[in-house]
Amino acid sequence: MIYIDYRDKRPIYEQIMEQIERLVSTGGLKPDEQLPSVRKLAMTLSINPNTIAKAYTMLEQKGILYSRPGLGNFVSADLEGLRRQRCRQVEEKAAELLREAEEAGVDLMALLTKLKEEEATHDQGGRSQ
Amino acid sequence: MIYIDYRDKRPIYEQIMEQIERLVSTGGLKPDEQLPSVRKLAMTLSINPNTIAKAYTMLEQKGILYSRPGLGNFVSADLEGLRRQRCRQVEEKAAELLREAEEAGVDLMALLTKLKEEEATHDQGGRSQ
Amino acid sequence: MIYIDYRDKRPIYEQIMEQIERLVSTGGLKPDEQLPSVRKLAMTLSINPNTIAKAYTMLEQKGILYSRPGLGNFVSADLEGLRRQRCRQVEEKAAELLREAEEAGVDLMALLTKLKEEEATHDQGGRSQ
Amino acid sequence: MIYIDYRDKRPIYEQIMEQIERLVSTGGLKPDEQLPSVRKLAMTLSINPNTIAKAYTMLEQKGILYSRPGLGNFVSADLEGLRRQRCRQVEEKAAELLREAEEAGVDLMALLTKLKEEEATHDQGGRSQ
DNA sequence: GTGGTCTAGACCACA
DNA sequence: GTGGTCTAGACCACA
Repeated sequence: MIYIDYRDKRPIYEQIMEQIERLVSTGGLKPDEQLPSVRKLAMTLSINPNTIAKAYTMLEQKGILYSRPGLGNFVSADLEGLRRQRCRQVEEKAAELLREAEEAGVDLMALLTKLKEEEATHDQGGRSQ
Repeated sequence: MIYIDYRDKRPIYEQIMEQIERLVSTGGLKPDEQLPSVRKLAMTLSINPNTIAKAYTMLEQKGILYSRPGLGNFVSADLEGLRRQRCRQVEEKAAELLREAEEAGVDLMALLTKLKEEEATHDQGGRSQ
Repeated sequence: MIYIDYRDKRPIYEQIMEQIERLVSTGGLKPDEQLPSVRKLAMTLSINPNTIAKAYTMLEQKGILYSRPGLGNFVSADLEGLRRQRCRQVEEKAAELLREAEEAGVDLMALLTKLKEEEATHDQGGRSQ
Repeated sequence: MIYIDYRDKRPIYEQIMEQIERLVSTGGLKPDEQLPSVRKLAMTLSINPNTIAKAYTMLEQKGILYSRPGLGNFVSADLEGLRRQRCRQVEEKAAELLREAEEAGVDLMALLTKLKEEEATHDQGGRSQ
């Protein structure tokens, strides 16, 4: 359910955060659903429990999880903030990319159209993934 | 010519690299033009010379600068590599953004069209910046 | 009669303590009245009996309950201690709040007057809740 | 400048956070002012550097500090959020206290007036603190 | 068993 | 020197 890529330059706790955020915002994890315990997930991923605890704590600070000591960690009920946050992120990245594309002399719209077509072709061809 | 933003999350050497790359790719720095010496630029920006040295070394590795020991650092004559690299980067970022936009339920093409229009409107008003 | 809010940051045993104290001080539970047994209340609330036991023990230490081994837990007859304790708590909190309000540059008396008025207005409209 | 009270039930990192927040919101620490380094403060307070790092990281998440790896930790420039946050906190605590005072049968306004008078008397008598 | 805190200590990137 | 990450391991409150 959660994977660590040791070749990834980002810290482990950030990779975990990102994957949980994705699961929550795509509905893979429902509100009030319980997450694997700190110790259990640490065992599964063969990493130190402190690292999991850090990821969970940061997600709690972001309002995505809430923790009940003695009970476990749970998905937060209000996901509106998360959704709005993600949209804003996409907007910011899009604006930045637009600027970079212009500087590099790339027609971004044409590029994206091409990427979308490729994607459609792949989906048509193979059922995989 | 080069500015450092201490509030920026990215390391200083990366900010310097980015600005030099931009100057080179926009023609602000011509092929074979000499860059300020490590010490001089360090003095100007009031930062550690190691930081400038690191930026220059990394730019050399990327083929954007070349160094003549005892003489200084110069803009590379062949900028083809740089251009190709930038295009590849834009492509990668575009693919990633496309994925994220889908997950966030954002219509990326519409968003970009809107951003482009806004930009056009602003340009009409004031030439500068 | 007693509710648990799993979103509440405070431990469950504390929530239970607070509600029983409130019931006692408002007369919802009379002196010498018997409380539900540890097991029964644990069943009703679907929580660990240890948690109920802890709440009852702490309330006994505060002089609010007394336990007759083999018979059950009962509301203490002498509620003077409880009243004095609550008054002291309010005084302490008031002193602390006064300090904080000054630091934050808030006029506490004005704020409280406003809150009281709002409350009065609400009470006028609807009797309930 | 910063003290730890080992009799305090709250964790050390929280005590440190609270004191820095206070210093920032009262102007004892100015925007962009540098804080003592993680290691130095840890030495001064005779605690583990990780604990200081935790306090600083949490304050960064709250937007009160920003950290530049290799340079240090600095007070954030925009303190508006902090101020609004503190006001809201005072309001919430005041509403809660008002409720508790009513339940305990205490006249909160009278109590506060008394506390303020005492305070004024003390200030008049001794210059201290 | 569950999360939270803290220490000791290592290693890394950055300045 | 500066902060960031991670491990190993201890101890605590809570359920």
